[in-house]
Amino acid sequence: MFEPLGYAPAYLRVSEAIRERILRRDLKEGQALPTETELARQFEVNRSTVREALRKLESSGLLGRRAGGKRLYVTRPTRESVGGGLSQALTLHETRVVDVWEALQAVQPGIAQSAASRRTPAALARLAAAARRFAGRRADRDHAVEDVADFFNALGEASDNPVFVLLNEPLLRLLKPSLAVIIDRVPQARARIETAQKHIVD
Amino acid sequence: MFEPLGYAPAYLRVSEAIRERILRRDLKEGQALPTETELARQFEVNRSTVREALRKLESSGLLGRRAGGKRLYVTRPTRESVGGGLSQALTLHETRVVDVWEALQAVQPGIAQSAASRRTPAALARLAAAARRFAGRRADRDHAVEDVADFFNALGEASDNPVFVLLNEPLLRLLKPSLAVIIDRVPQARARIETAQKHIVD
DNA sequence: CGCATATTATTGTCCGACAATCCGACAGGC
DNA sequence: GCCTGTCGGATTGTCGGACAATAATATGCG
Repeated sequence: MFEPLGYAPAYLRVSEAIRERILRRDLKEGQALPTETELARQFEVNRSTVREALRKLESSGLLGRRAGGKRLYVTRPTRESVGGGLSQALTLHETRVVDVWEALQAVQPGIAQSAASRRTPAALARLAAAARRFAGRRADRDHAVEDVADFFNALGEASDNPVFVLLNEPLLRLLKPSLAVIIDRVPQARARIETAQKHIVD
Repeated sequence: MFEPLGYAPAYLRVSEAIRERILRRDLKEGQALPTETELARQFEVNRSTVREALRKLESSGLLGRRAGGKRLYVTRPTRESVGGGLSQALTLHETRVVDVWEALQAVQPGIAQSAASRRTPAALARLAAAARRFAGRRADRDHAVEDVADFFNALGEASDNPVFVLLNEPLLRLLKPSLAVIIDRVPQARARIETAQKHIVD
């Protein structure tokens, strides 16, 4: 009959307030956040409370720290931070490697199409270079995996669509360990990947 | 020439420690976390420090609270929490609606294929029902958007691949507001979506 | 055994404190 | 003129303790 009336602890309200300001571009990227004491003063809460709010934003990638720096800056989530969260979620959802592989297979043609329709010489060169690197390095197992990842990333960036770039990351991250095993164990894997890459480049 | 030597504040080390235990299924889903005081005792840090660590895990969706509850439980990131993070990242990456649309277009055929190869009568029925609901409700703008989302979600679940399910969510979330506008403004949008859905169902 | 009630435990928030260290300014030497 | 060393202030990380509100649990009663 009645909705539970929403109560939110202060640390949540603070973090929401800051998050909104960031999303509405009110706090711009690269800008330094006010100091904790100052935030505490403005929100009229204790510094401990502010700190809890900051930790939340920090872990969603909206706030970051410059290397060796002390103060917090507004950042946008990097590919890595988004990828980390997503791949973490996928591992907890009992995602099998075949699922990841299937997803990558399913998505790549679409990405390739976008990339093709929007290609630039530079992007194409980078893509071809990645393919050549993979094909050229027959011996080294770990580098081969990196080369495959590079190829996918180059493709994503060639599509000039941030969605594809961001989606690629977590899938690759999950795939990498198994891909290494596959390349070692399945003799024809290399050749198949090579032709697939050539096909996409063409 | 030299790597920066890694120092991690205590609240980070604590949160990492707990996160690891969760990812390695040492702390199982649904299990209640020890109390803050107990964690502080075990890690030999102050409760405030533990709380900062908990806020981080909370916002990455690894810890949650039962409705109206006080203690924290181990949870796995829901579709919503993952989607929220991703769509937030996308908005900050200046993603335009066309990008989202393009991505959805590119991904759906692949999903449809997986779903088809693995279809069950129940999933197929659900998919068809969603398509019928959309086709049947010509007047209502907001419900139409929901129906489209339902169709995509049904398709994702029919594929029985958690990757697709998780990827769908953030894209839909970003698309929804604009989709409403499009349906209002572009007369042939409805018809196009209808035939696309029918095509996929077939 | 089910339900109302009293106890306890736990969280949310506050305060104050202090060491470490980053930052900016400033002076001195090559 | 630029690099280095020094210094004071500002800021963060961490701590200890405190207390109100309330969820969780035990207790008693019909």
